[in-house]
Amino acid sequence: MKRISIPEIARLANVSIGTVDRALHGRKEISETTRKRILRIAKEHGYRPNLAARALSVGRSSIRIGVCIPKEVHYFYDQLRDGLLSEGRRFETLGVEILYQPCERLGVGELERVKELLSNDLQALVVCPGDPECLAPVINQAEKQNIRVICVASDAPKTNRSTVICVNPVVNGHLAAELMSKLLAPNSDVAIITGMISTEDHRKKVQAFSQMYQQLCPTGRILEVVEGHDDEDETFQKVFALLGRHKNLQGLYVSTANCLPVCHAVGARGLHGKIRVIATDLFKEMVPYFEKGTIPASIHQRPYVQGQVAVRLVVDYLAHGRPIPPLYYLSPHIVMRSNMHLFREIRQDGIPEV
Amino acid sequence: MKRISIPEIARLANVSIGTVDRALHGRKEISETTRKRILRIAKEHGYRPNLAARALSVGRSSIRIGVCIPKEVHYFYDQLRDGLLSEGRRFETLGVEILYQPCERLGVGELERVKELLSNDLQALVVCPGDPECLAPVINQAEKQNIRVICVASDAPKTNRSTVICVNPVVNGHLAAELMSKLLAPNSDVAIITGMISTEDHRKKVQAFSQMYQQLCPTGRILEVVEGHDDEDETFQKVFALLGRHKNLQGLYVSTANCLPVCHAVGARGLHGKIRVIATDLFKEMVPYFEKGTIPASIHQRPYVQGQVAVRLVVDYLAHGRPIPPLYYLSPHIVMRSNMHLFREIRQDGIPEV
DNA sequence: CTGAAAGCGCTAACAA
DNA sequence: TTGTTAGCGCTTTCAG
Repeated sequence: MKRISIPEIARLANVSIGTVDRALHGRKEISETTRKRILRIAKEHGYRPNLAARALSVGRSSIRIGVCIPKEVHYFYDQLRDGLLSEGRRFETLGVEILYQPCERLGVGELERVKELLSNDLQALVVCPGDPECLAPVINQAEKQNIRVICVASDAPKTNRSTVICVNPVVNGHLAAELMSKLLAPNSDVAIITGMISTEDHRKKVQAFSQMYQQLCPTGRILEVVEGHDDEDETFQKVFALLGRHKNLQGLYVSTANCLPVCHAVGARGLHGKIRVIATDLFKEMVPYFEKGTIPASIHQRPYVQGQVAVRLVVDYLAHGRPIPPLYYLSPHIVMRSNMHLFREIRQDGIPEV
Repeated sequence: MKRISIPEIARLANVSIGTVDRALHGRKEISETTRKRILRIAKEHGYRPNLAARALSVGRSSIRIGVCIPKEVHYFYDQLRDGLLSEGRRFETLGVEILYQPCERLGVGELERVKELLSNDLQALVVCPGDPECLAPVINQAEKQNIRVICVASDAPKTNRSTVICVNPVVNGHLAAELMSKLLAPNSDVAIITGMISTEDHRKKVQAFSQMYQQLCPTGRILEVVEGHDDEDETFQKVFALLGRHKNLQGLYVSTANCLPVCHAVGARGLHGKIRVIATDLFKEMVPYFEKGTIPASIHQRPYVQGQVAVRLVVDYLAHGRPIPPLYYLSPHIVMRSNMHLFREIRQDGIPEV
């Protein structure tokens, strides 16, 4: 079942390739009847454009992917960016071009950036919505214009976005609870440090963790849920106080990438090796805490791979007509002392990512 | 820094594109002097062929990748195959074609298959050496003919193969030990079940595990190392006997995918929930043991991704001139109850792999 | 509204 | 030994 080409369709329809092109691209200079006929033939024969030929003809970049993700909180979004750009480069001879237009921080200035991007005649938009409500109309508008919108790391629910790529927060919470229950004594008391309960992602992690921890350690308790708002000072203060209040606390689940102030507070109380921190994500500054045993494990959401997946979904869709799954949950990595060097965030062996 | 093309090189060298083509492809019908000159110019300008154009011109398949891996129903090799084939398909419009020529079992008939493959004018060969010694001459020969040889999952040391893709057995062993030490009481006695100590990969895992376990649990002991030769019956018998000999055994590290008979033996002794098994890799039949708690964790070597990586290394090399790293260690996944559903081996949600 | 033709970078067949 | 040309599938421009 060889692929059918434009010249062949032209032959079958008794028209010229120019006309086929017009039909296929919904251009106006063509009669409705011939368009219908041509489209029918194309569909019947499962026509898929040859992207190599298109790229060649059009001279670079026929698949423009706009990217708006935050510039800040380096250890996550940096990786996400790298994944997007490097995977984009891999398909550049197929005409893939990444238009990278970051916003300053999550949600800050994203609307403007996204609007700018959309003026570039995109095929797809990859976005990390910080303020989904305010972005919703633009997203819906984009989808209506046949621009596939891919949310990554955070979602814009109740919009028409084509998909969201993320780690299921429920899995995240469950996994943290499972690890905690296995690393601590059966009746240990723990606490949760999160960003903001009002954030859906954070709330779900907290719920999932709580539920699973209760189930696995019915005799242990979850003493508190602390909101650190991803602020280092605030988190340090609150955790420091927390550790003062509960003398027999055994474990902390930090559901955001904000584990550093938590570890500092643990250290300030002289509790290294006594309190176990299950962290989230991965960056260089965590290494000493892995080594000290303060962080026995971290749940890594693999931003680099999230970026890769985003462009692959787009390319698969455009190049092979593969439908975009409405949801893409990827499996988080469990990072421990023995395997942390293998992650690009920590790695020093010079082996490049693929 | 736009890419230079053949017509441009021709212009610069004052020759026709045909001549440039001859020079670039080392064809014979050209004088040494012009060839030198043209190659110099090409190199100076960093010429890289446009694979899209080549694929278009040559009509499919200008990157032929031969694949010889075992067919054996092994839950490992079908995943590896899927990764190779699906990633190959992703680049088909760039002219990638996978020639899949499996051998019956690891090492059985591989020489014949590989020789067959090599008669197809390949650009690269992906192989899972079962008998590296016997394969060595062919591998060296292939590399000499400018065919990149990629070993995957198992290595052919002391050959000129371009690279090997695998999980570092040392990391594997360390990780298993780290998990074991955290999941068991501090002074627990454990045993190791492996395939054959004479296999380099198995030996290294055993050594790494032992060393790390001693270090992390100085008061615990490694009672025995059992060779199961990847035979279900033999393994069951030996483990059953082992469990009879040592009444206070707490944990088993199974360093191959052969954990099923081990779990059966544990069950036969009525020790579910009492003995912890750290397994290797992942397949459906393991699910109940995750659920029962017999297997608290498995170290998944991600064969699917290994296959993906193999073709990406080749494509990156051929399409972008990116050197092939001499070694590609990928990070194993730690599978537990909470995240096992996310792996394609277990998955039932229909979300396709990317 | 439709057709014809050129050209993207490359390979391959044919001429000189 | 070298040059010329056609053509891969597609887009685009210019004629009808």
